[in-house]
Amino acid sequence: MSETSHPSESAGADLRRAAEPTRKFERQLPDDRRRELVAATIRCLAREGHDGLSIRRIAQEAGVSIGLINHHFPSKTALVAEAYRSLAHSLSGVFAAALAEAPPGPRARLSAYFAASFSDANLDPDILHIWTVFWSLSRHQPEVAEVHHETYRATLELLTRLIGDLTAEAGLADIDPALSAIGLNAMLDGLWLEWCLNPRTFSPAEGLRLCERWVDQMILGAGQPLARCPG
Amino acid sequence: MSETSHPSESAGADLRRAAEPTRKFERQLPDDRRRELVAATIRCLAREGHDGLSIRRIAQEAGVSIGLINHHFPSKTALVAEAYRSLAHSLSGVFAAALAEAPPGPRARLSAYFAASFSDANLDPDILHIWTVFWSLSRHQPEVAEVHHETYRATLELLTRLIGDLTAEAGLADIDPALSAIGLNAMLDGLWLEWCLNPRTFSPAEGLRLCERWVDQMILGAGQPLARCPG
DNA sequence: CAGGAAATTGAACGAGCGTTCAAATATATA
DNA sequence: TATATATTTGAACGCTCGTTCAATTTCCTG
Repeated sequence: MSETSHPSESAGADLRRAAEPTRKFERQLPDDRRRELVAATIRCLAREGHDGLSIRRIAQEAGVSIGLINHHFPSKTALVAEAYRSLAHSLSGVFAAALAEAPPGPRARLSAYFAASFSDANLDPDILHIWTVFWSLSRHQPEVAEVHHETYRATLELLTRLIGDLTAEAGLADIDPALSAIGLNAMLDGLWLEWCLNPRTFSPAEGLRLCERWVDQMILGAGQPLARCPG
Repeated sequence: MSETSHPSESAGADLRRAAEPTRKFERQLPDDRRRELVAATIRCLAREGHDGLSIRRIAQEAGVSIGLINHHFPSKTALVAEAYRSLAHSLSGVFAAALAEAPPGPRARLSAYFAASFSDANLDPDILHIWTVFWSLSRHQPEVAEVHHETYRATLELLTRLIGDLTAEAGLADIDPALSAIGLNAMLDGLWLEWCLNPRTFSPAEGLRLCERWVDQMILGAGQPLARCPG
């Protein structure tokens, strides 16, 4: 709000008087303003990490004054939790869209999930950067931790359903879909984490291959004691 | 250094004069003092996360004055990087010790590695807490990122060797130990991460089982196209 | 025991932090 | 057009931050 303010794009209606004082600010519906502030929070987090998580920088990023944030959010923590929720929701949308366009059949749907995992929308160091800040906050801020638990549970439920469909189709009764989902999700998270921390260690294609192989071997190995396989 | 100072434990030598002024501080060799400051940094990080990463709190935790840290470290960043290195080294010691006591044979050594991964020394939310702070810093502090890369590379080399030994012993030529190590390490990291963020989702024993199964199925599935296996 | 090197102290500085709140402003409504 | 209401502003408060540096203190050396 300092020198390069751009308070409104609707300049046309103001031309009726040349000397008319420009509007100092524009009122918005609380819901819209809240969304704007959350988006600005995520941008600041992506750009500056923990250092960006400051009322002053977020206000500047959103083009509003310092005091406005505490008018719409009771505290900084509440704003952060809302930003966490928002980012998690937006990312889950990426996966939902990928699954919606996937060919039928549980195996193909899993592949679509993997492809979304290793897409540019997900493999973004900025996003890991944001996530690590949320994680580090979740330790002492129950409101933030709660968001993580919701998010993780939803992801596990989705993966459990995908694996359950696959094992049901293949008639594999001795696989526990819930536990397998935990393992598969762990590998996805770990690959995502390490790739974001150092993209040169392996390629997205290699990560994808590891996940596909994980599923194939889960099917292959089911119900077969080690000794029974020929070789 | 405020009220409850405990500058020295060698009180015996001071008894020769009752009114002798107590020593205000104790000089130490730079290396010892540096180690002390690094240890205090890790304790602060474990207790308070990002908030604990402050010169003042670390100085208080170490029982020294504010100015001493910048006498031994050129900047806060350098201290943090050194703490990262120290913690990584200490954790790698846990794994080295586990492998040193492992029964012979590559498969048993992998199991020993897993056991160390899911031991109390490693499954500690405090440690994840510290790690997330390091990760979030590594984005904009090359000195910290460099430590991560060293650490990750060393871990991968160890796992690659373990898997290489296993596949060599089993005569499995079509497994790439380096890529497999990346996948296995990712699952280990992911399980560790999620357990620390929410220990109620799965038990360490279940995590262990997932890793053991991962290796068994890697062996089982090697060299065998899906269709060739009976069933 | 005296002298000097260096480890240690702690006040000070300028900056940024989250939050508060009275005043200013925009907009819907009468 | 006038009024009421709620959004928005921005100064102010009390605090913590990392770093600097002159002064103090310890302890080794001669």
